Amino acid sequence: MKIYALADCNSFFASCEKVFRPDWAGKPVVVLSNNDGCVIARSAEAKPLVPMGAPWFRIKDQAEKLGLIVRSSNFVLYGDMSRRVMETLGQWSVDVEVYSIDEAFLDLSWRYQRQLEKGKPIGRDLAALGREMVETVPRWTGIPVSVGIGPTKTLAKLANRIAKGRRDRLFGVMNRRIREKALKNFPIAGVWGVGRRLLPRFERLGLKTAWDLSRLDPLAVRREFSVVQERLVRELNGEACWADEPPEQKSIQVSRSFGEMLTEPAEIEKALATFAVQGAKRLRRLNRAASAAAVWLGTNRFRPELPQYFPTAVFGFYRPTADSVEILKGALAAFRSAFKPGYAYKRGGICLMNLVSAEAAEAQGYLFDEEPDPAFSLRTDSRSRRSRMTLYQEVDRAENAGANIFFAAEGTDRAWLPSSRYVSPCWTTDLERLPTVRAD
DNA sequence: TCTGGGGTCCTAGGACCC
DNA sequence: TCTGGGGTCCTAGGACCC
Repeated sequence: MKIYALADCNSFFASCEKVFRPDWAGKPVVVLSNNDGCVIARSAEAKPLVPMGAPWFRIKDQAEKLGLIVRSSNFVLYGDMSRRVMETLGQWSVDVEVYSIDEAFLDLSWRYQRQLEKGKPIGRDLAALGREMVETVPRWTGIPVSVGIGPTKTLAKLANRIAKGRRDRLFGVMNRRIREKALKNFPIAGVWGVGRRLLPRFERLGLKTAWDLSRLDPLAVRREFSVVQERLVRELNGEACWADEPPEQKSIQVSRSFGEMLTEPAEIEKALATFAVQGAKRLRRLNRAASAAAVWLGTNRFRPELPQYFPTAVFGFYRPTADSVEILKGALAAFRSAFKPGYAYKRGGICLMNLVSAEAAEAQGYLFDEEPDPAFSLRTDSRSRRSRMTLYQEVDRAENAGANIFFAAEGTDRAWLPSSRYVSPCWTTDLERLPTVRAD
């Protein structure tokens, strides 16, 4: 039998902000999306005050009255805090599947085996283990966490939802009797995999709880819905259908809303150049290479009175690449083919697609070891390519150590930069901003 | 004035093949 | 009057997740 624990950080972004501001304990904190657009995280105190996803410009005026503390998002900080939490979770399983920035599945099946060999029951043992996680993670990282335990990922997820509403932040549904009771009290809308379109369809069938859903015939569900919902029903019954190994990533997207609407191609080019270079860097970190890419732009869809235009330009690489210069040049060429004057652009991005492993890309080799497209003006013989990759390694390393290195195409004065008015310091990744502790 | 960003999977239907 | 059967590949659109 399988045993999964889902550890999920409580109000993760808001909690990250609170760690370094003990004076904010007990106060409502919200974190805004990029460009200070809308609310994407709320501390427990803020949840009754502000709805999730509320546009900031609409609630800004009330914020002061409500005593809201507001932060712009700081993903450098959250990424580093996430890493610490995930490392801590490694205490209890060698198999930690990081599912998102704030949650991870732990395979605890080894524990079951061990108890079985000892001839001891699993229930108490799992409860003790879960309690240890819920206590240790905040002590080591400052981030509170809830833990749900179940025989499938869907049930662990469901148990986690229940845990979030409990004082002890812990709930398990391994026991059949407890599971049945939990499912009967669990509204179908909260089940993992039931979204806004599926919910009314299930409701029309008279289903109200997770238990009702679990009672359906999986094959009938497959006929009426799809194999996805069939698996959902099976998972609710304790039959694990989700793969243990997450598949390799297939695409990378880097996109932003601009701080202001842009009409000048030269300004937009700087943004796309930055997205392209960032995408290439992510590729190298994943040890992967892209076969193709798409550059896209968009006007402001919240301003329907303005002319709208959402162009996309797709291009392929001669062979899969993680080369910043190659991706940058391709992106700018694609942009020039797609750009039309006369529109005010608000968003843009690049999507790197059909990713393969770096080794596979290397093995593919050129049919002719020379420049494939003279218009591209980039030396692609294997020696030039290798020397550029060596250079990038050094650049990536220097950047990770805090250096500020960029391509000229990214520009220095950047009109596209999103606004970020309430951003807190990078407490854990910037030597200048290390928090000081006073003993008084 | 002001509304995020980044992913995955499945299905249906068309094009094309023998 | 009568119009097969089986397969692959690709894409668009729909659905979900955090």
